[in-house]
Amino acid sequence: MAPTPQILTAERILEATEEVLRRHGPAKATVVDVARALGVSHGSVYRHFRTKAALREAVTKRWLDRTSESLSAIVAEDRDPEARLRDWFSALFAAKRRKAGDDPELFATYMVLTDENGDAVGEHIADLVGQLRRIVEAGVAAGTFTADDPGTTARALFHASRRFHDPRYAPEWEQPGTEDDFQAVVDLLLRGLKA
Amino acid sequence: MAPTPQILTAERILEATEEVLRRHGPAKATVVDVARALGVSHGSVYRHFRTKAALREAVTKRWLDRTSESLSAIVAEDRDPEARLRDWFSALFAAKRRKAGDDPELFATYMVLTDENGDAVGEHIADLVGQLRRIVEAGVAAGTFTADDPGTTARALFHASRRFHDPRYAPEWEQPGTEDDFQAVVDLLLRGLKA
DNA sequence: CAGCTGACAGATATTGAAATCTGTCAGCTG
DNA sequence: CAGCTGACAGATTTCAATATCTGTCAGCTG
Repeated sequence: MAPTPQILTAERILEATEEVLRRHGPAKATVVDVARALGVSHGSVYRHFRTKAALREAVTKRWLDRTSESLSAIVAEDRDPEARLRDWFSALFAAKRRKAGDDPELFATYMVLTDENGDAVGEHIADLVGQLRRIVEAGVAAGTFTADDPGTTARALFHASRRFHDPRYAPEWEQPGTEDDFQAVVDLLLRGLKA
Repeated sequence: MAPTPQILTAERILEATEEVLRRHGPAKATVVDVARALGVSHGSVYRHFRTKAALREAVTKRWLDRTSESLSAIVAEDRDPEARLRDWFSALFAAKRRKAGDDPELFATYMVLTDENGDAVGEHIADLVGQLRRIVEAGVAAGTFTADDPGTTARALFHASRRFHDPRYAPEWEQPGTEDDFQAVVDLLLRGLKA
C-alpha cells in the first residue's frame, strides 16, 4: 500500500500541531513546522485555520475540554452530593498536579497557550462552574446543602479553590503541606455549605 | 544654607530607589541611576547594599510591610471577631484593588519585584496568616468560631481568598461581578467557621 | 474544479557587535 | 582614617542587520 496518503483534515492538523508544540515548545512552533510534519505546504494549513492564532486556540480548547470531560463523570454519578463534591475537587487537583509534575515542559507550553487564549479559558471556567452548580443543586435538593443561589455558590467554590487548580500556582503544589492545605480548604468550604 | 549635604544612609538609598523604580520601571532602573539621584557614585551604594538584588529585596520588604501594618490595626481591635474578619478581608482586598487601579505601572513594577523575591513574599504571607490566626483564635475563645487548629484554619482562609488579593488576579478585579464574588466567598468561609 | 503549491510582501525573530551595567578595590579627601 | 570615588573586568543589555515566519493568492494538478 502507499505510505498513508490520507486527506488533510482539521483533526489531523490539530494532532500534528500538538506534536510540534511538544517537540519545539510554544515559542518555536511554527506553521511551517506543522505543515512539514504533515508533508504538505504551509498554505494548506491556512485552508483549515484562518490564522496561526486560530490554530493555537483550537489546540487549547481541545486540551481544556479533555479536563472538563474527565470531571463530568463525577457530576453525573448518583451519589451523596457531599462525597461527589469532595471527589470532584480531589480529581481536579490530582489531574492538574499530575500534568504539571509528569511533564513540566508540556505543562509550561499549555500555560503559554492558555495565557494567549483568555476566551477559551473563560469558557472552560464557565464549564467547570456549571459542573459545580449541578452538584450544589443536587445537594440543595437532597437537603444536605444550603445555598440561596447555587450559581453564586458554585462560583464561590471555584474561586476559593483556585490555589489548588489554577496553573499559576503549580510551582507550589509539590511543596510539603500542600495536601493538608487543600484538605483544610475543602473541609472549610463543605462546612459552610452544609444545611 | 548648603543644598542638603545629608549623609548617605540605607534609608535614603531605599527612598531614592523607589523613586527611580517609579520613574524608569523595574527593567531600566539601575544602581547607577540610584547613585545619580543621590548625587553620589554607585560605589557608595554598594557600601550599604551588597548587591543590586539585595537593594531590590529591601525595597520589596518595605513595600510589603506597609500593607501588613495597615491591617494589623484591625487585628488589634477589641470587637466581634466575625466583624473583624470581614473587615480584614475587605480592607485587604480594597487596599490591593486601589493600588492596582490607581497606578497600574507602579503596581506592575512591584509585581516584578515580588516575583524576584519569593522569600520576602513568603515572610509577608506568613505575617498575614498570623494576623488571621489571631482573629480566629479570638473567635474560638469567644465561642463564635469553631477551629480544631487555628493555624491550619488561618492558612485555609488565606488560600481560599487568594483570588481577591493575589496580585496575579489584578486584571480581573475590575470586572463586573467581582464584588459579588468576593462577598460570596467571604460569606461561605464565615459560615464554615461558625460554631 | 477542489484542493494544494510555492513565490511573495510585510511582520517578527535571531544574531552578534557595541554599549551599558554590576560589583570590586586601590587610592583620594575632608 | 571612615567614607567616598572612579577606573576596571566580566556580565548583561541594546540595537541594527539578517534570517525566518505569517498570511495571500495566482496558478498547477490529479
